[in-house]
Amino acid sequence: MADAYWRQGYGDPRQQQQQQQQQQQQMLPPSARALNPAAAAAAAGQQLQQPLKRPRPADYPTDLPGAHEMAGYYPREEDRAGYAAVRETQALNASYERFLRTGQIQSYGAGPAGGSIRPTAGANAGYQADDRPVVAAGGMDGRNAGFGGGISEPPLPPDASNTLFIEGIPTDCERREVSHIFRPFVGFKEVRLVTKDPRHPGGDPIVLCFVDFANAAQAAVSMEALQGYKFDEHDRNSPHLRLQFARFTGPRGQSGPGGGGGGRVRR
DNA sequence: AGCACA
Repeated sequence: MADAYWRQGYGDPRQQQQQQQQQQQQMLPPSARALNPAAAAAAAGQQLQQPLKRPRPADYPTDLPGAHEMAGYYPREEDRAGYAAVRETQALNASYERFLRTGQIQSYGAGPAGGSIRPTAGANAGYQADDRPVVAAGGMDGRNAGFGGGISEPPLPPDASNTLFIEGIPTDCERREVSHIFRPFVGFKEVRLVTKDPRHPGGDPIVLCFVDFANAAQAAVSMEALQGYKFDEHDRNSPHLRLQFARFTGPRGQSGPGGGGGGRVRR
């Protein structure tokens, strides 16, 4: 189905633009076309360098999807993902092999129907979760309440928290790099790195890491997806990430901004 | 193995 959609030409930015232009030509009155060199050029079938920046009549319909949006959206999505981002799950699995291998967690919920773990790979992707109704997620009363996709979540472990404790981060790894890994996950909030002195003198210092999520369910999704994540994908003895729910040690990790959401799961 | 920040 998705294929059919793509085959209609929506996936091709150039076709996209041409279609837009043609539509626009048809909508422009002849006078406007005459006054608009770019439009005239397009009518003559010439390639435009910047077709999207040409001037428009003041009453040009603005409720059409802008060509810059339409033409830009799909290709960009594709570029980011590095392949045809037809199905989110494929994208996810390709990125996080461990998740693919185990396939344990279909979804911990927390997100739009069928979605949830989607590393939207962009910008502020993670932050949309904050205002979204976190259905059936982390310690809220409505756990396992059905929603759109009919996906039922596995119950969270009783020690679940909205903060993950991560070991196995290389010592030369900076906060920014760790953020890159976690940021795509819905509900991501913050990364904190802590350097500990080695137990045995002479050893390398170790890096511990705490990652906050908006709620425990979202933390769980991320934990499953990244469990065993290799920092250097082609290096056999690259360190593997080990993720757990962080032990509760203070108020900070207990409740998210949702007011009662997140934190330890209580029954 | 290892659990900090407020």
